[in-house]
Amino acid sequence: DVTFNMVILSYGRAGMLQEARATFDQMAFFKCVPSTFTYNIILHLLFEAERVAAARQTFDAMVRSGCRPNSATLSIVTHGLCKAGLYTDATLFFSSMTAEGCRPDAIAYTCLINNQCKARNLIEAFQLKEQMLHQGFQPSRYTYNCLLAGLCKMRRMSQTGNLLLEMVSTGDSPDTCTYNILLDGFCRLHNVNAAKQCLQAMIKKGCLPNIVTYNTMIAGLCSVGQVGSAFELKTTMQEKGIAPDVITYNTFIRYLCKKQSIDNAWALLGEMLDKGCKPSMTTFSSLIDGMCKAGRLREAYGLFCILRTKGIRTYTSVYNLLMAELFYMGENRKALEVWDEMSMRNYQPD
RNA sequence: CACCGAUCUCCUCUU
Repeated sequence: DVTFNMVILSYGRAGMLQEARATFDQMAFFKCVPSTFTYNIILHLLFEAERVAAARQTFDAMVRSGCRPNSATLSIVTHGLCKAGLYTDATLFFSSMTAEGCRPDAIAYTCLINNQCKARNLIEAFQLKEQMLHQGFQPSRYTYNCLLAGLCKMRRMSQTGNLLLEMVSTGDSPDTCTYNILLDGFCRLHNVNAAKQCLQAMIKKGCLPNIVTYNTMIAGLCSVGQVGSAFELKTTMQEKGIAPDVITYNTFIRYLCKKQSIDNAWALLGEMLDKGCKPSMTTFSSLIDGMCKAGRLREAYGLFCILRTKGIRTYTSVYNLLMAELFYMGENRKALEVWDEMSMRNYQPD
């Protein structure tokens, strides 16, 4: 049975969900009974693949088969529902499970705290931290990072100081992730100077900036119009051996398109392709949107044609915008091509 | 002290 678990887990890690499921289904033929661990792996894979309905069915099957969910199950499902934005469901699941005697551990508590932070229920999140302490579980660095991120997203930077002190008093020092959260908080307040100080502080404390650090700073710099400094930072990260990723490029491309600097954005698309960085739906969405709004409809339509040929899709709103612009300019034939593409992809025109 | 789970950045979703 352990062998099956390891095979299923390996398939999962390799992104081979089909094979993982097939292996799971094969267990019965070998008279192997899936254990709680087996179900946990499958549940995790289904949630990762955003197959929430299938995950729920699997959980029901798990309970029906008499397999007792453990604290990891609690974490996986709470986290999976949270990631799907089903915050209320996650909370309800957690309370119903604990009511049925499933004991949460530190990680499960942290998953629920993260859920409440994402749902903007900071009061509950902080209460849960006290509750987990009361149950004998010390909040971890993860726990504190979740709470800090919650405060930062709500632009309540002033309250991060006390929490940081509390975190340090438990023996956990801030890590790169902690600093990234704070950096992002300052950037969201457009306080680039504080963000820069935070960056200096993290380096001084021996925390190495990673790709997220740079991406956060670049977004912050762009948001206050310091695109020159942002490009300097891109050079710096490359010098340190950190290659810009799709998020770095998307940040620049989106900003440049918003400023109707289409040629520069287009050049960056070229650069990312050259470097083997795969563009995402966001990349093309920013470009087509920017082209339409800059009155460069021919190019927007041209990019649409390229995507159609390559079978690459982007967001519904982009097709709608492009179609509306084409109709507005009397390009009815081209507009109908967009319509056809949307219909083929089962997108809803508005 | 076997095999499973949690936190940060573009976009998405919210606003």
